[in-house]
Amino acid sequence: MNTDTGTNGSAATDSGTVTSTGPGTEREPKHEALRTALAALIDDGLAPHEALPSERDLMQRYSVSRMTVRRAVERLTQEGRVYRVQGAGTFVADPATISKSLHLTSFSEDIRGRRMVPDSRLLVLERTEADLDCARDLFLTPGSPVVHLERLRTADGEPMCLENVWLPEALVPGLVEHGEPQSLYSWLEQAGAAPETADQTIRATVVGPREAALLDVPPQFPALHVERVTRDIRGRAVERAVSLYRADRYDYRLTISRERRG
Amino acid sequence: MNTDTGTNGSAATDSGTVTSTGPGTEREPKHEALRTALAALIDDGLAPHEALPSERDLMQRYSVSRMTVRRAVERLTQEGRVYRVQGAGTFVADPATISKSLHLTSFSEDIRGRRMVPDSRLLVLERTEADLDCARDLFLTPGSPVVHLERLRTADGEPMCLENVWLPEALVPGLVEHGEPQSLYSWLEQAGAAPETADQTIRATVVGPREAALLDVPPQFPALHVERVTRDIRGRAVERAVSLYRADRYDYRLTISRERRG
DNA sequence: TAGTGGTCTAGACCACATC
DNA sequence: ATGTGGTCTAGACCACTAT
Repeated sequence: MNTDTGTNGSAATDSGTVTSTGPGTEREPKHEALRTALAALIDDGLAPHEALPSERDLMQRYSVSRMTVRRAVERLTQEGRVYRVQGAGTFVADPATISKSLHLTSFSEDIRGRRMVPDSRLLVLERTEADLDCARDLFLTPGSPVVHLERLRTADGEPMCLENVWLPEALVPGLVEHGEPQSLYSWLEQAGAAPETADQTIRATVVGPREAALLDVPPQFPALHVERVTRDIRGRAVERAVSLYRADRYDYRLTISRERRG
Repeated sequence: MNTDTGTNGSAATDSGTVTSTGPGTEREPKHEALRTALAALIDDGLAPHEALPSERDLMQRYSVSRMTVRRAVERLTQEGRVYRVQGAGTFVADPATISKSLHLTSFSEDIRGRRMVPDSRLLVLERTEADLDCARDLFLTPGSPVVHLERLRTADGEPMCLENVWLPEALVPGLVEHGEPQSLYSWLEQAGAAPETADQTIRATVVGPREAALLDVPPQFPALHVERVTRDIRGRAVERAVSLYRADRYDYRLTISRERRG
């Protein structure tokens, strides 16, 4: 539920052979190219629960080793697009059941995924001192300088969520002077602290008078209270966010799985 | 605040070699045994951000191939116990950041993980006909026979959650006559429909009069409304559940990650 | 019995980080 | 320059499912 992310696009190839790196092309691992090819193969012609070609078939068709095939199929399995049954084969998952597992997405991505138009209004952008909660979550000493943003997030122009974010100032120097950034995540990436995981705690609550006014609901209106601590790959806490979502406009959807044995 | 882990002991071995299968022992894949050994190695003597032995080291120490090492380390990465940096090494993740990603757990497991004692009171156990919501989620035609349970779930004796569950009767014949089962998931497993994934939708709401009385809270008290559709490996919907959690006693915790390319 | 996915080996070259 | 993880190959045997 935060700002945007850049992504790569670049799909490729339904030709008979997976090209790992073309000249001038960005190097794409073969297993990744194969995954794309298989995904296309599924979309184009395979019905749910229909079998994919066997792994040994795929080796020959795409001129790759078994391990490369398995990595590609493994990815599709993790994405929930296919399922494997030992001794029987690999089969197309029912589209109704496909839902990629949890990924870290920004508020904008989330809202666009619901076919609405995201926007936000900056209410607060300041340099301040970490309070106890903030210090605990960000592993700072209380009183350390942090950057604080408060934003009213909207979808199709309607208030959806009131969001408060705190970042260690050391990570984003100059942010306050710069003004509201296009994307907080980009700032963090450029600081060498790309967001990698987030721990979230979700509660039900009712809004107070100030929140009610901002979110345009009556006092005591129910809301989802989401607390998030975001970390980079090294486990450093890079962001703390507390968001309040209108219960009538927002629900939280996720897919969970039994433990995978790979 | 978490640290529950729980389970599998059998650390096995500080000997130089990982034993994949002993005679009479259940066959355990080498990569799994190695994962356990590495986890123990980390717990015993490595500080956060300290480097693990290189993959080639581990090959020799444990007399396994590189791929086996990589599968073991891969698992630890997915569990958030270590992180890899290309060209530099594999490092121990900060314990504060370790949090198992989402797994499908039962209410009982969940509550025990919070160090409370779960219990439940059966309010309804009946054979009935699928209504529209139920038919949609379970892919049945409206009016199909389903088994319906309503249970008041408690933690340390205090009401925590009011849960309604519907299952296709064809999957659990005899359940109504049998009485409240020890574990619904076991019933489903024995029916060849082991739960594999679940889609959940979480909303904030306030309780109505009946729910308020059962949960022992005032009317209009906030609550988490969780709707779940559970599926087996083939994508068949095997269970629909709607739960209402007291907001003061329950929060929903999860860890999400950026997309992995591993 | 034949075919499938699950596991494992012993190599190899590449891209990247560190010194 | 050395060592690390990332990718890839070409085999092999096992466990399981179908028939």
